[in-house]
Amino acid sequence: MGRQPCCDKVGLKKGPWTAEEDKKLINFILNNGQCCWRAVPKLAGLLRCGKSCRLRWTNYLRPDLKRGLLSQCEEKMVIDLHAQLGNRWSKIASHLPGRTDNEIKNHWNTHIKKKLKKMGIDPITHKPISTVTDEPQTQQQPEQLQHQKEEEQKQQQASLTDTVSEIDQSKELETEASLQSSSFTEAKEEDKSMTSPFDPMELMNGFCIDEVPIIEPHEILVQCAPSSSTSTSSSTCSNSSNLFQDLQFPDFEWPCDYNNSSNNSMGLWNDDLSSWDLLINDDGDTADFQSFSESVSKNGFGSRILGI
DNA sequence: AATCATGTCAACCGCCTAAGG
DNA sequence: GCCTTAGGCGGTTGACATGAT
Repeated sequence: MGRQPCCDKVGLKKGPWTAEEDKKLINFILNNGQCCWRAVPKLAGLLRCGKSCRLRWTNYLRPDLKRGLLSQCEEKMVIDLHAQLGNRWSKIASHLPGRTDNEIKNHWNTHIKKKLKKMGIDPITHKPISTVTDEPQTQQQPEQLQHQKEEEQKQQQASLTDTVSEIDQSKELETEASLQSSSFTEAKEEDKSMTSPFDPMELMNGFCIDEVPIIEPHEILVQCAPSSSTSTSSSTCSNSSNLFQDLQFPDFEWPCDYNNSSNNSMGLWNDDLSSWDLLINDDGDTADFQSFSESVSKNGFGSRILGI
C-alpha cells in the first residue's frame, strides 16, 4: 500500500501554468487569502492539485518576490548559509527576503556549485577540494598566505554583516547575525586546521570580478519613482504598498518594508503596478493578462528588470 | 540555416513533520 | 499513543532557451 496521493490526480492538469490559470489563482488568493490549499483548486476553478497551486503562488506569483539574478551579496550569503545549514533551502531562503527556496536551490545548482568547483572548493563541504586528497601539500602553505587569507575573511565578514543588516533588520536577524558571526568564526577555525593551495585572492576576485555578473543591486532592482511620478509603466513603492494594504487580504502578511518609503528595493511588484491593475480588474482582457503573465514567467522579469 | 550540446529553471514527485481527531 | 491529513521541503526531471559547430 503506497501513500495516498495528496489529491485526486485524475483529470488534473500538469505542466506549465497558463496566464488564465495564474489569473484565477491570483484572484482567488487576493480575494480569499491563503488557506487550505487542498480546497483552492476547486474554489478557484482550477484543474490543479493544491500542492501545485501553493507552489505556483509561493514561488512565482507572490507579490513580495524579488526577481532577477542574485546579487553578489545575496550569493555570498547563500554560500555562507549553505556552509552552515547544508541543503536546507527553505532555511536559507528565509534569510533572503524576496527569494524562494526553489530559486536559491536552482541558483546553487546552476551557478554557485560550478563557481565553487572552479575555485577548487567542494560545494558540499565548502573546503578546498585539493586538501581532501593532498594533505601534505597543504602543510607547505606559507604562513604569509595564511595570514592574508584571514584578512580576506575578516573583510568578507564585515561585508556580509553590512549586507545582512541592509537586507533584513528584523529581530530574527539578530539571531542570524550571531549565526553569521559564528559561521565565520567556524570558517576561520576550519582554516586554521586546514590550509589550502588555492589563492584566496583568486577566490575573492572570482566572486567580485570574473565569475559573478557585475550587477549591483541598484541595477537589478527598480528604483522607486518619486511619489509624484507621472510614469504610466511604473509606480512608486508607496503606491503599491497602499494598494496591497487597501486590499486587506486575509491571512496575508505584507512585509513591513513595503511601508518603508526608504526601501526602494521591492523589486517586481512595485515596478509595474499596471500589472496589478490587470489582475485585480476582472474586466481586463486576456491579452493584457497574457502579457503580464508572460512577464511573470520564465526570464520575463529578470530580463525586464535588467533592461535586456 | 540546420543540428547538436549545454544551460537554465519551472514544476513535479515523494518523503517528512506537525496538527488534529 | 495511533492514525489521518495537509503543508512543507529537498531532489529530480524535462521543456525550453541559448550557444557552438
